[in-house]
Amino acid sequence: VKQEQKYRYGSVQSEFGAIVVVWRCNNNKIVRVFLPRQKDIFQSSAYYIHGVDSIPGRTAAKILRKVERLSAGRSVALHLDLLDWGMIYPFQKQVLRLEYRVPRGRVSTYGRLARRVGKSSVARAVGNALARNPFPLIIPCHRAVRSDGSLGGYAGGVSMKRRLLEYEGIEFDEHDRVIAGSFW
DNA sequence: CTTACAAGAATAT
DNA sequence: ATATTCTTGTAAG
Repeated sequence: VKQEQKYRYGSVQSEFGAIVVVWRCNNNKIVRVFLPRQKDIFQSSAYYIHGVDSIPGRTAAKILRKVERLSAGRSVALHLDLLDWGMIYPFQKQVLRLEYRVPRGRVSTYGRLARRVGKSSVARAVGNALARNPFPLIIPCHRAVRSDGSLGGYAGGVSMKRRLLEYEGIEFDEHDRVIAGSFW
């Protein structure tokens, strides 16, 4: 589906399992982040067959270190310029960049994000865009929940989503819903 | 409070 | 062109 491209990947260990970060060699930007739950996808993605294991460069090591801290729910600044937006459609890009602005320790809802993007009726499309977020953790799509505060889905598994939010200080009621007041 | 469902935009096949 | 989706608001049980 694409011309010959070379990729590299590095991985870090987290409490959830191994997280893989894939770079494109020619611009050295991040193409994808695979959460532990997505391991099978990573292994079966012929798209990345060139990503034979390699020793990351110095900057790569730095990024891996940051991703590791993100997986522990800590506060980390990662510039969006490090990401490769080339293959991402405008709408999804819009949603992802908006999601990036959701502050640590707060959550938004698919509906609220939809309103900020334009129409209030695109909540489901927002969920769709976040579901295929190529940069989980870096783009904090775990900070998007349903309008009633329930968790919704997560590519890395709902338990991981909840854990990440707990690390950020989000509190839940007895029915696993984010308590009102922390919405962005 | 708990289903049930249409509406709805974007993307995957 | 059709199926699918990390939804939402409303309506009925």
